[in-house]
Amino acid sequence: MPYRTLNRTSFVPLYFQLAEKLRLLVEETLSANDQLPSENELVERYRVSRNTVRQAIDLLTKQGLVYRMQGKGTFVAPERMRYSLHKLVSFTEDMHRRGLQPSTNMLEMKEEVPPEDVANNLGLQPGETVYCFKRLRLANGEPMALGTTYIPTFLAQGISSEQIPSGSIFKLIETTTGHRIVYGDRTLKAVVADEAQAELLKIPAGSPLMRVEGVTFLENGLPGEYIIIFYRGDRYDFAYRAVREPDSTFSTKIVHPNKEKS
Amino acid sequence: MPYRTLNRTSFVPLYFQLAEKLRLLVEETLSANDQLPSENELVERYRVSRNTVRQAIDLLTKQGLVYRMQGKGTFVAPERMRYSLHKLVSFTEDMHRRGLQPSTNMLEMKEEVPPEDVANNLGLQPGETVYCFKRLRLANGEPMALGTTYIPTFLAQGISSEQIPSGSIFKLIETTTGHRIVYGDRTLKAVVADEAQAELLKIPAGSPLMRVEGVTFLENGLPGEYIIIFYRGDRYDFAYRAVREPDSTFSTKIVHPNKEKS
DNA sequence: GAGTGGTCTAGACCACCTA
DNA sequence: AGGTGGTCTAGACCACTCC
Repeated sequence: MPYRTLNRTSFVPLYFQLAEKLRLLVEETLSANDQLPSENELVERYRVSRNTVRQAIDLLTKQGLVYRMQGKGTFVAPERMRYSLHKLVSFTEDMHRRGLQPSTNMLEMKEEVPPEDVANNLGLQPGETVYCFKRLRLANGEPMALGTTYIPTFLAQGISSEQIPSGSIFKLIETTTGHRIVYGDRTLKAVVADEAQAELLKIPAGSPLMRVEGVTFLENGLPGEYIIIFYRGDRYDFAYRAVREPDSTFSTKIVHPNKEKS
Repeated sequence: MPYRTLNRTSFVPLYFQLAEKLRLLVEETLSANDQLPSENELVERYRVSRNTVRQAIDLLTKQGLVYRMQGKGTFVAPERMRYSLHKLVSFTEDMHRRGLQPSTNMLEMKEEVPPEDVANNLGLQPGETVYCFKRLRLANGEPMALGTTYIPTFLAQGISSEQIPSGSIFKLIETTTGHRIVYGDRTLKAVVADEAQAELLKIPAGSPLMRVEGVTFLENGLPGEYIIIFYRGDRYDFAYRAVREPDSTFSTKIVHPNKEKS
């Protein structure tokens, strides 16, 4: 594909292709607070409409890679702003982000009637079954976390032991149900490793662990999975950005909603 | 303003007005997973372009109030899906939320040239000083956390030992600087208590602790405080809601980016 | 005044879902 | 086949910022 052209026969939308080109531009040739080409410039360069350019930049804005200032331009967001909000990511994605090579040992996989608290969290009727996986997760070949995942059986028909370690569980659930996974409620707690956990994670008993527990939901509100993961405290931290007031681009302008133009 | 009309002379953009009307519709007359009027229907009702309708629904989607399904329609998201990002709260506010009565023992208070990492996090020039507080925080009279707070001296002129234990440090910084506190970056890590921490918190050495560290920022982008807090692992957990990447709409479609239409 | 992003219009074709 | 949301075009006027 030549420079400054987009593939108009691809299934990939133009705005998404353009966003990827801009991402490359930002990551390879620009630094924090540098200005991006203006929207009109991009319209001419790539021969797309301004709405399409704005769709592309909207995407990068939502991802925190760039920010816009009216009347001034679009700029590269500082590094520390990029991965700051709570994002629902898989272990695999998380490790890649930290620059580590993830892998998985499946310890146990079964179909069962779950414990009561698990059934409650998944909103199951008495007697409904779940798939249960216990997995040791590794980073660069070193034990990193010990996780148990429960998925309602009816959400993952035709699952096999081959699919799970390799592919994404999220994707499996999404294609089976036709609903996207949109968020997960999580609870973090500091605990210490017992003998069994210590042995599997190859750390001394009594070492600190970060216990992560929670339910992942689909867009129709149905619970998709319940997880409990123990991360090694010496190798794992959790970073987030807490905000005082959720900001919506516009919220400051409606302080006087009765103000009129004429 | 009559039913089904928007105020075209207002400073408030049409898409925002429409979003508010749809929000009312959803909250007052619809329930979970009910279908909203179609985009074309809204175009006719409110006499705006389809792009404007989509801008309005985009906003509500970002806020988690509704979700879209291609080919089917736009639907009301279940109550528990209306996610808001985690809010930045002080220890005092946090304990009140949990239904506990907070109190504080000031262990140490001094003005000093801070360690290098603290100075870096606060963006201080060499030689600039900070106020440093070490405090034992209690809930219902029981030790709960052990915290150290660093505040640039120039942000908290005229501070006194009386002000700190009683009131909120956030409020103090806000009134002194005239800038609101808008967000804080935090990092959580599981650790175990050493002898000194154990004694102060009245727990056994080796007990789990949640270490919370981070910088709090003002609306002008300046760092306002740097904190390190150790919470008792047996009494403290951290709950949050993780949202999936905003580009997930499309991400599943680019598994085979080389696939062409013809 | 010139350039930027913010909002808006009135069309169009497409992919997807339901029937 | 008809309705839905997903993408795209080619214009337009506005508010804001900088010179």
